[in-house]
Amino acid sequence: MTTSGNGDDTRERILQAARALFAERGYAATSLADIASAVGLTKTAVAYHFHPKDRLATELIAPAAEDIVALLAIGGGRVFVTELVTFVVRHRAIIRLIMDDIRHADSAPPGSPGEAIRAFRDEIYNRLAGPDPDPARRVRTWTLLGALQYSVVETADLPEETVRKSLLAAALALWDSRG
Amino acid sequence: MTTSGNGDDTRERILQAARALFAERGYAATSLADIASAVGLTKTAVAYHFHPKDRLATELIAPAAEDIVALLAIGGGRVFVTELVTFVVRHRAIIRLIMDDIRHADSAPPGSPGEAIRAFRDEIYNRLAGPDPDPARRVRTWTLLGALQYSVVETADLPEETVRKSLLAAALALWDSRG
DNA sequence: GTAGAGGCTGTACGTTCGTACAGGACGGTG
DNA sequence: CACCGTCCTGTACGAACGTACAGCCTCTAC
Repeated sequence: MTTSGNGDDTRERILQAARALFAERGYAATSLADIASAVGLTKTAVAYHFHPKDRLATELIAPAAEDIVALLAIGGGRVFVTELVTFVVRHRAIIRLIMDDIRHADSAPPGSPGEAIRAFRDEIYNRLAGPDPDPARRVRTWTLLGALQYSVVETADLPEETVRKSLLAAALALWDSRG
Repeated sequence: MTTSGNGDDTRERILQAARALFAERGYAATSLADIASAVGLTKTAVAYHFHPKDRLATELIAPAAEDIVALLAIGGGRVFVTELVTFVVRHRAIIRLIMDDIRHADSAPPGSPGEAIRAFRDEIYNRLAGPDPDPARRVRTWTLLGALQYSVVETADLPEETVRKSLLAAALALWDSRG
């Protein structure tokens, strides 16, 4: 065994494996042992690099941060939907982390990264729903959000641009037809 | 304590609590202890009535069975989408069980109810996607399925008919605009 | 009144999870 | 060579899960 790279290399391999597994099974359903065996290590080795487990999700989500603030700089409306589609497709490998897993994970203490993610998610919803949404608008908003998440998660094997185009058309059709 | 009803009564109360909790947190994230404390019993009491845990999900899904076969009797197309919306809204409390939880649960042995649910789910997908779907069609199909599931799960507090109308409009807009 | 089934509790077991800790192999620096 | 920080392993712990089992209470049937 050449033990080729140093620690930074295995750190990166762990992140890569975790990203794939989290996208496929979700955060809670993926154990440290699963990630470890995917990289050829023990679970304690994974825990050594990422401690606690949350840190894995945190570091995976971090690169999307600047795209998030850029996205929130857009007020709303059709342009917002378009950019939201781009964002979701670009970060599709971690979209499940953002949309589903974090909020269900052992309820985040205030100030934690999980709290920020939840705030982001709520903000996205508010931008789409608008102020004081009536029941119809609420349904339509969740329809759009569900469409975005589900479609990127289930088509991870397709080229990014292919998914983006189809999804954009669908999202705009949904947006333009809302009551 | 009058110990009012007999066993059938508590059985029903357990089912009701489980349905609510499964809809809210999902199957895997809901423990027998959670259900038990919601009904005011111990987890062994719940296990006594429903054994193993799968049986809870099985009995909750069972009432939807005839609606499922009725739904699959429809060939496809716009009518199928309409009836699918009705089905999803009517059984929204257990739609998460059908769409998400069952397939992830400890991989079902052949012949088990979980296997049937997966087959149903796949069949729905095939009806919507059609034979040999291209990438665009695949994306559009998951978009529709995601829209259906997400919107009913997140609007459980709204009247059934309200959700149905809004969701139907959205689903048809999605369907009619597919490539 | 006595036997027995049904309903439920308490306890315990095995597994899996994330985590903690001690120790060993390795490589660079004094 | 000796030292030390980095990287990783082995082992172990507590918690939570579904499950198994023995016992008790209550109501019904005979």
